[in-house]
Amino acid sequence: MIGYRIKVLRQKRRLSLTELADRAGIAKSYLSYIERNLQKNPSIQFLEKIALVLEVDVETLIGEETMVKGVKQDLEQEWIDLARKAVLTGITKEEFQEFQRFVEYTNWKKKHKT
Amino acid sequence: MIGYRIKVLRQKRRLSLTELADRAGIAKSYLSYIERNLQKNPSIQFLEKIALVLEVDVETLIGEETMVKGVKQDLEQEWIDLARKAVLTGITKEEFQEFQRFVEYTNWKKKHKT
DNA sequence: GTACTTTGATCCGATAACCGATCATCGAGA
DNA sequence: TCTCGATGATCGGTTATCGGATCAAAGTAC
Repeated sequence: MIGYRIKVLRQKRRLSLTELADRAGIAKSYLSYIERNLQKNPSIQFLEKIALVLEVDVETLIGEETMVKGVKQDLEQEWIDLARKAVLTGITKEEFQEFQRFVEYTNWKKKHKT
Repeated sequence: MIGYRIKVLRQKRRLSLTELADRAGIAKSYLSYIERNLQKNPSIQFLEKIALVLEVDVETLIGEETMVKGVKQDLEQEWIDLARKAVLTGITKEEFQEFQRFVEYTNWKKKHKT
């Protein structure tokens, strides 16, 4: 639930509800209702304000659980963070794909060890 | 702008505005206003309904351009796809992190070649 | 040709989103 | 001890969201 995610992130950042609301330029009363999931349909602009202060993207707040044709499309946030970090480090897509092929090969090898 | 993105994706899927609205269970009048950016603050649930029909995640609709302390936080969709593929292939985070350290080491080596 | 259907745009209103003010409680400082 | 400020929760009101109805134009079938 979106409210819970906001609350956890806020606490992770050591922000009070009041502080987050002030910084985001939103009403703390509404934020309180959202965090407790008493209100569940905030607007995109409201969420963007919060995301900005919490230094995450909106997707993180709403949860990556979009279903596409019954197939779960969520990608664990940790993987996204890893990819992001990789980009900042300077890894190219080619290097990554090379690595992926290597792992596939390794797995294949494991499988055919007998 | 969010409305433009929705429109483009909808046309890509060969859906009429009416059809998308019907499938998403939303009012086509509001969708029309949104697509033309006459209204710019839809709710998260409204967007999730659209995203589901268009088979994208909400982030795609709103644009991955969240700025975090002046640093662009968008992550190229291709990288996300690579990460996703990696997960399906069975790569563990530990393996990936190992690889990352290796690349960092390689880059460091390159740098200190002289 | 006419009749019907579909499209996206326009209009108006109900209601939930979101606000500011207030409240009860707690903690810190004098 | 008392006072003040901060916290998160509660309350009532404004207004923008989002809905349904309608419209004008285009397309299709007979």
